Amino acid sequence: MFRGRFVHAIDVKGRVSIPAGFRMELQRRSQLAPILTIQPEHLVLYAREDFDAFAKRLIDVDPLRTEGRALQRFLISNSDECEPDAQGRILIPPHLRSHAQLEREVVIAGVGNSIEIWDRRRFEEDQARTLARFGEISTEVSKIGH
Amino acid sequence: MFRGRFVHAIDVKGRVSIPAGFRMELQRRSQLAPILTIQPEHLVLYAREDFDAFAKRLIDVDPLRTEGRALQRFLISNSDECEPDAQGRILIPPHLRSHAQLEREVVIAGVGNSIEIWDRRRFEEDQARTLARFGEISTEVSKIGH
DNA sequence: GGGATCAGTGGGAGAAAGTGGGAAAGAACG
DNA sequence: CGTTCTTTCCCACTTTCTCCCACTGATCCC
Repeated sequence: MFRGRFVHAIDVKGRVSIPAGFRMELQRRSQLAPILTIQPEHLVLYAREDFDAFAKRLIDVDPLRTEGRALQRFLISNSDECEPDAQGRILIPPHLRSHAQLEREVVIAGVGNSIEIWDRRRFEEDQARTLARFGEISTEVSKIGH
Repeated sequence: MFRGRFVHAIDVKGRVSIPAGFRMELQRRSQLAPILTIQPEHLVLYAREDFDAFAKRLIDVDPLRTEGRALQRFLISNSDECEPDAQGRILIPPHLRSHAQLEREVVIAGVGNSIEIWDRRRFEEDQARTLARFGEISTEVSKIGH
């Protein structure tokens, strides 16, 4: 399980160090390269099997259905294998980098089965928003869970 | 599986480089030449067997139903074999090129079992549209899966 | 407290991928 | 049958990317 939160720098080549602990957990979960994918405001890193479980339903969508196809295109074309290099860094493709507005300081957050990658400013804004609506959100979530 | 997204240039002769990774995956999937076909706004490149599987569904449609015939005619007659040359480029036939409005910058997007080829501007418009409806579409699709 | 090890960051050299142009082969036309 | 236009194949250049090495700071251990 991924837990905790780190602030790292992204360099001019678009590389970010993945915290050593996360790297080990990724490797434990899958031999294959992790998958970096997209969300509306940030990026998400999955171990291969975890991503496949998530993506499988998506692939099975009928290609003749336009909406499903659009979602496939969005999620799959905006994802990439990213094996950490010898220094433990992954390379963020330019289009993903600009989408998530990663400038210099990047937050790497362990969120259970996945690792989220945020621009620092955006992350803090999100935290503040969540905090403000905490009560509201958590009652909402408790309904779903039970 | 094809994934990720690239921006390449189309030259005056109508040639586009297929990313090296995609080329390898195409070859892995089939010895035969890939098939380039058409969609309302873009082009799609399939490994031979994948195209056949896709086309079979269309052919099996009752030939007396006019809509089915029209779809068959549109998709199958507007398709072509295109073997990459020694440099890894495919040649886009003029009518397909103009249909997809491929000018200079072309997006090549891996979408699971197929590769999509878009004019850059159009692709980005599509992405923006999908992003705007992201929540809506993804709940819709999650229903399909279950 | 000092040395050693590990994590994160930066930069440079070699290799690979993408791009453009030209020559040879083939087809169409007069 | 020859000429011209088109298409295909091949060569060469440039740029990008990937891999490798080196540095800094922090932590752990002796």
